[in-house]
This record gives sequence, structure tokens and C-alpha cells, in this order.
Amino acid sequence: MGQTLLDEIDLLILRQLMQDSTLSHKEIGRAVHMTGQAVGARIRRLRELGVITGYSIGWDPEKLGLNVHALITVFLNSGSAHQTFLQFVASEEEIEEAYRVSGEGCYWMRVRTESPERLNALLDRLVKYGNYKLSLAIGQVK
Amino acid sequence: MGQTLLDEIDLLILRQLMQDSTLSHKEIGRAVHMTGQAVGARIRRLRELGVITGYSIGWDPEKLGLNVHALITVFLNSGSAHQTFLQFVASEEEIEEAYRVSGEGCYWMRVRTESPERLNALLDRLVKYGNYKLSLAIGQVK
DNA sequence: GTGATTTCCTTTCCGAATGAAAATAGATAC
DNA sequence: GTATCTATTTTCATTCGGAAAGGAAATCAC
Repeated sequence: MGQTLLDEIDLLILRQLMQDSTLSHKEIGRAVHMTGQAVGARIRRLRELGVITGYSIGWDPEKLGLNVHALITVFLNSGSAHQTFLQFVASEEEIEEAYRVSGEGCYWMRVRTESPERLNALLDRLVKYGNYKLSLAIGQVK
Repeated sequence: MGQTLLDEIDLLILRQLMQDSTLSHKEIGRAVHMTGQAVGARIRRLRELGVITGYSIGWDPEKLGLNVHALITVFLNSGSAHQTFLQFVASEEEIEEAYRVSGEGCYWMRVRTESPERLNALLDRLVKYGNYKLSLAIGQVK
């Protein structure tokens, strides 16, 4: 594929931005031996190519009161339409990630809620679409 | 807990930054009816409180050639030390997330590799620590 | 009620970063 | 050698971000 689209310098810039996107172009330039403007041009290109899809912040879920963290494997009912399930996923703010999977189950997702009661309520809404298997995350390793 | 630490305006600012951390303080200020400087002071406070933990970019894994996406449940050997497993996780760049779980298995993790061969090699290294169950992600829903 | 204190916001100001345009260097084809 | 194309540097105007000073509102002691 388009592997020649990105050179080593692009990858260096990306790695730096992944760690800290507030680095100035000039600071990044020091690491890759370029002026800030050249770095800026490359970053603009990475955005236009769709390699960089956006800028965001990292945040502490516990500081926001999200104390419950669960991993859920979803086994969709055979009659349940995937489309309506996708709408469900999109509408539930407590679902942080969700993937269609091949292997065990139909979907896998990770959720955070502020309390066991909220998790319980979410599972009640989820069970309309199918069965599930749940594990609680008791620590983030990475 | 410290729920009174964050007011509605702080949450609004956080939500905006989660969507796009390149918004200027002034732009955010328009949404919350404050000057850019006031927004900047609140953001600084959110950083000092540890609510905001960092700034990063979103990126397209396929544009970087990471075509294989897998979800792995790890069942650690009873003799295997957790400490050495954590070092393993930290050293493997292809592991993007990992959590200690209570429920099915000991750890859960999500990995991306550029090829099935690389996934195979990663699993070879993983199997020293225990057993695993693997699902392939075939689409990101959220 | 008065005054002091604290907190938070606005105003003002300056250094630094960003983004655009023009000039320059390096590589390639012919 | 000449033309051409791409990527970088240089230069410049605009904007942003952070610090300091001043002011409004809430709290508290008395």
C-alpha cells in the first residue's frame, strides 16, 4: 500500500505528537533537524492525507466520577438487526469503544459508568439486543 | 467524592477539548460566555487537578499499515509472575491497551499489527506467560 | 451593616507560535 | 546545460497563550 507516502521524519513527527500534541512545531523541529515551518507543512499534509484524524485530550475517568469500568462481549440475537444495535451504541455515552468482532461473540465493547447501578441499567438496555458476557476492569496496565 | 471540584462550565470545556483540543481558548469562550483568558485559567486548573492528563492526536491505523486488529483475553499461568507480564506488556509496542480484569481471564488487551505474521509472532511471545483467547476486530463501531 | 479576605473574571500587554507567500536548494528528466 | 518539480528555508502579518493588574461578587468575623 501507500507505504512510501510516509517517510521516517513523518513517523518521528507522529510519534512525538501522539505523546504530546502541544509540542510546538519548533520543538519538534529540533528533534528532526528542520525549521518549525517545515514541520508545520508536514503536519498539515498528514492531516490532509487522513493520517492524523484529530486532536484530543487525555482525561482521568475517576476524577470525573466514572468508577466502574467494564469489558463486555455481546452475542447479538439472531433476529436482532445490526443497524439498530449500532444506533444503540452511538446513543449510549457510557460506551467508550465498540468493535465488531469475528471470534467469540458479535461485538466487543468497553464501558465506564459512575456506579454499579448505572452499569446495571445499561445492561438492562443492552439485553434487548442479545446476550452478553461481562468482565470488570480492575486496573489499567496500558 | 470531589464532585464540587468541577462545575458545569468545566464539563463543557472538557467536552469541547475531547472533541477538538486545537480549539482556541477564545473559541471555547464563545460557547461558555467567557473570555479566552478565563477559559485558559480553568484549563490550567484542570491540568493541575489531574483531570486533563495530556494532549494527543487521533490517527488512522490503516494509513500506517496496521491492518490486523485483535482482542485478546489472557489467562496467566498460575506460576507466571504478574510483574514480568506487566514488563512484557510495556515492552510490546503493538499492544495498544491492556487491563487487569476480574471475570473471564486475568488480563484483557487490544493489539494492532501490520500483518498476520506479526500477530503470530506476538502470540508466540505471549504464550510464555499463559493461555489466551483471541478475537479479530473487523470494524470499529465507536 | 462594615470591612477584610477570597475567588473568579476582565482588561491590558508582551513574547511566542502559527500560517501564508516568496525565495532558494536539490533532484530528476531530457 | 536547461527546465521542472518537490521540499525546505526565509520573511512577514496575524493570532494565540500566559502573566500581571484591576474589579465585581461571595463569604466570614465582628
